[in-house]
Amino acid sequence: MEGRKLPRRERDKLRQRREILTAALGLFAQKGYHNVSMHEVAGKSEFSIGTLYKFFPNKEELYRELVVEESDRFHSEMVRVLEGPGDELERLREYIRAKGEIFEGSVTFIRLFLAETWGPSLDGKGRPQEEVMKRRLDILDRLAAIFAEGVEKGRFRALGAPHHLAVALDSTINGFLLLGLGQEPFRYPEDPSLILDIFLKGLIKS
Amino acid sequence: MEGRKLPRRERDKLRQRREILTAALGLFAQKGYHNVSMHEVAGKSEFSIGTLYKFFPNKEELYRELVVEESDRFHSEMVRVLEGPGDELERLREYIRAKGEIFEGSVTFIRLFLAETWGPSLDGKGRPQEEVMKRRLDILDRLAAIFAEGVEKGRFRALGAPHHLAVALDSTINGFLLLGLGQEPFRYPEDPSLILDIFLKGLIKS
Amino acid sequence: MEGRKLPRRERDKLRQRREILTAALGLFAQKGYHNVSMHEVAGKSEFSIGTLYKFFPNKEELYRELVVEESDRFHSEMVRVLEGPGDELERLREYIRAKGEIFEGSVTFIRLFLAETWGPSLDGKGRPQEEVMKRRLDILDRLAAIFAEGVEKGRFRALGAPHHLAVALDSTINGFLLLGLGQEPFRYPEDPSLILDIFLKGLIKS
Amino acid sequence: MEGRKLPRRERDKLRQRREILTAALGLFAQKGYHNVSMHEVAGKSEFSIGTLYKFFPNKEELYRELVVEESDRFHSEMVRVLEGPGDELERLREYIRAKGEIFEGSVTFIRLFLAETWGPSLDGKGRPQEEVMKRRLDILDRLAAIFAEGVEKGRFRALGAPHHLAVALDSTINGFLLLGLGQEPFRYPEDPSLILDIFLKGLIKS
DNA sequence: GATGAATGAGGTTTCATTCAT
DNA sequence: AATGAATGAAACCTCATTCAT
Repeated sequence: MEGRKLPRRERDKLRQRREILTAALGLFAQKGYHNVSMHEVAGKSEFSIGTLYKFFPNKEELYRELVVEESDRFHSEMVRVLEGPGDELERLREYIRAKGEIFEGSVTFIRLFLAETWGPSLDGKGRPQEEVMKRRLDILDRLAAIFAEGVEKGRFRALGAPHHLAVALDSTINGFLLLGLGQEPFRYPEDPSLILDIFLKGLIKS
Repeated sequence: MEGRKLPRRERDKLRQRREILTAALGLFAQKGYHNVSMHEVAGKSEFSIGTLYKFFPNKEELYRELVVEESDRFHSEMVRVLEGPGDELERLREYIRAKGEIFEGSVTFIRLFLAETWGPSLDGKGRPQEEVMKRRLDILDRLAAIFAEGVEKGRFRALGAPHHLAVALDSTINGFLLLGLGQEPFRYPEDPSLILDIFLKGLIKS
Repeated sequence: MEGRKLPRRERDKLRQRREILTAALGLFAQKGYHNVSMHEVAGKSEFSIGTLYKFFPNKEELYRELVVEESDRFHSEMVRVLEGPGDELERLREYIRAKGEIFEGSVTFIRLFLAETWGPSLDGKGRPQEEVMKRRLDILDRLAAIFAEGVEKGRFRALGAPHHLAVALDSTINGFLLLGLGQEPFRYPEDPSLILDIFLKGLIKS
Repeated sequence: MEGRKLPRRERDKLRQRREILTAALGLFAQKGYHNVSMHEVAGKSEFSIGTLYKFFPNKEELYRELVVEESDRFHSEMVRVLEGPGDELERLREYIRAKGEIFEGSVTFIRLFLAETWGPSLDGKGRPQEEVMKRRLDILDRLAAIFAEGVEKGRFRALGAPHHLAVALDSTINGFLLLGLGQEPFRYPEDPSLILDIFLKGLIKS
C-alpha cells in the first residue's frame, strides 16, 4: 500500500529493513535486549553486521525503531477498532477481542510489549518507553471517550472518571493476556467477551 | 523481634547485608539489572567489590536474593491483610489499600516488582521470575478464595471463576499503581476505595 | 605441501593462528601458564585481545592447542625417525640425535614440553597433560618394540622388559636435555652418540 | 635433635610452622602453586590467614621455604646414603633404593619435586628452582665422585665423564619414579636393583 | 598476639562498533 | 555497497595482602 510507487531500490531497502526488524523482534522478545548481540541479529536476519549498521546507527536505535514500529502497528489497529462502527458496548467488546487477536498472532510481541510497558528502561534513561507510553495513553484516551460517551448517552452509570475506567479495563485485559503467556499459541483463558463482561456488569445500567 | 538475641558479629553481618541490598535495590530499580555494574553497587553501598562477593557469590545471586527478599516482605504483608478480620468486602478493600501503601513507601520497589513480574528474564532462562510468580499466584489464590467465599455466602454474584475475578481485580490495581509511577511520593490517582468500587459494582448483589 | 591450494583467506587465517601460537609458545615456555596474561599474548603477537578470542575460545584452550600442536610436531618427527631405515642400533642412535636436534631448534619448546610432562596440571584436573602423555607412551612403545626386535634377532641381551628399557633410555636422554637447558642455543653436553653409548654398552652382546 | 633446648615458646613456633608447611605441601603437590589460595592453606592447616603471614612474608616465600625444606630433607638423606659404608656398587644400589623409599613415603613429595625440577618457574624469575637445582647438582657431584672412584679403583670401565654417568643414572631413576606416579602407594615398576642393573651392566668390568 | 573482614589490582572474557577490503 | 575481522573498553570475579579489633 505505501511502497507501490517507490523505485525498486527503495522498495528493496524497506524490505531488508523489515527483515532485520523481524529477526530482531524474535530475538529480543525471547531473550531480552541485553541478552541479544548484534552478531546474533546479523546471523538470524542473514545480513552482515555492517549492513545492520547501515540501517540503524546503533543497537539501541535498532531496538527503539523496532519497538516503535510494533507499537505503531498495534496502535493503528486499536484505533481502527475503537473508531469502528457500533455502539459503545460493541466497540469495547471489539477492542477486547482485537487486542487478544493480535497477541494470539504473536506471543513474541506480547513479551516485547510487556517488557516495554513495565520493564526497566534500557539504559536508565528510558526513551523507547516514552514512545510506547504515548501510544498507550492515546488508546486510554479513546477508551475514556467511549466511556464518557456511554455515560452521556445514559447507557453507562457514571462510576468515576472515564480515564480511570479506561485504565481499569485495559489493565484487566493485560492481566488476562499475561495469564495466557505460557501457552503457545496464546489464547484468552476463557471466552473474553464472557470474562470481561464481569468488568462491565457494574457499569451497565440494568 | 528477629535480631535481638544474635551475637553482635552476626547482627553486623546482617546489617551490612541489608545495606548492600538496599543500595542494590535502588540501582537495579532505577536502571535495570544489566545497566548496573558491581562497581556501582560497591560505590553506592560503600563496600568494596570484594566485600560484595563475601556476601553473594555473584551478581545474579545478589539480584535474585534481593528480589526474593523484597517479594517476601511484600507477600507476607499481603497475606497478613488477606487473612485479617473483616468480611470479604472489607478484606478486599484492605488489600487494595495495603498494596497501595507499600508502594507509596517505595517507588523503587514498584519498579523492581514490575520488572520482575512483566519484564524479560535476566538471561533468557528466567529464574528469579519464578520465585516472584509463585508468590503472586499464592496471592491470587487467596483473593480467589475470598471471592469464592463471598459467592458461597450469597454476598457476591457468581460472575465467573474466582481465580479470574482475582486476576481481574489484581490487574486493575496494578494498572492504577502504574499510573502513579511518575509521581514521587506515589499516590493512587484517586481514593482507591472509591475507584476500585467500580470494579466491584457488578459483583455485589444490590 | 599442506597449504598450497587453500584460498588466500584461509591461508591468512592459518598464518595468523600460527603467529598467535608462536607468540604464546614463547611466553608460556618462559613464564609458565599462570604468569602469562592474555593481555601479554595479545601484545607479543600484535593482535588485539578480541582477536585472540576469535581463534581460541579461552585461555586454557589456546594453551591446550599450543601444547597439542607442538606435541604433534615432535611426535611425528620421532615416529618418522623410529620407523626409518637402519638396524635397531642405528634407529636408536638416530632417535637420540633427532630428539636433540629438535630441542636445539627451540629451547622454548623444551621448557613447554618438560612442563607438560612433569609439571603440575593447569587446574588440578590436568587435561593437556593427557594428550602429551599419550604421545610419549606411543614413543615409548615404539622404542620398546625396537628393543624387543633387537633381542629377538639376538643383537641385544634380554636385560628386562623392553618397555622398561625404553623408559630408561628416554629418561636418560631427557636428563641430558635438561643439562643443556641453560645454554642458548642448546647442545647436548657431549657428542650424544658417544655419551649415550654408555647406556647401550650393557645391552649389546660383545 | 635440634629443638631439645629451645624454650617452649620457640618449640611451639617451630611446630606450628611445620604444621603449616605440611598442609601446604599436600595442597601444592596436589593442585600446583597457582591453584592453591592462602585461604585454602589457612583452612587445611587450621591457622588463620593472619598467622600464616606471621610465619611467611608472602605466598611465594611460603612456597619457597616449603620447597627448600623438603629439598633439604631429601638432600640430607641422599647424602647420608652416598657417604655410607660399602663399595661403590653397594652405595649406588643403596642410593637407588633409598630414593625410591622416600618417594614411596610420599607421592605428594614426588609431585612437588618434579614440578620444581622440571616445571616452569613460579613467576618467570625462578628462584626456588635454583635452590633445588643446587642440591641436585650436589648429589650429581657425589654420584660422579663414586663413578670416578670406581673407575680409579679399576672396578668400572671409563665410559665417559663421571658427571655424565651420574646424570644418566639419576635421570633413569627419575624416569622410573614417574612411571610409578599413578599408583598409590608408589612402587618402582620392578625390583629396582634388578631393573637398574641394566643401566650398570655396561659399566661393570666383567 | 591472633584473627579474618575488607580491600582493590589485575585476571579473563564479551560485544558494540569501526573500517579496510 | 557490503562485509566481517579487528578492536579495546568495560564487565564480572578472585585472591594476596593488610590492619582494626
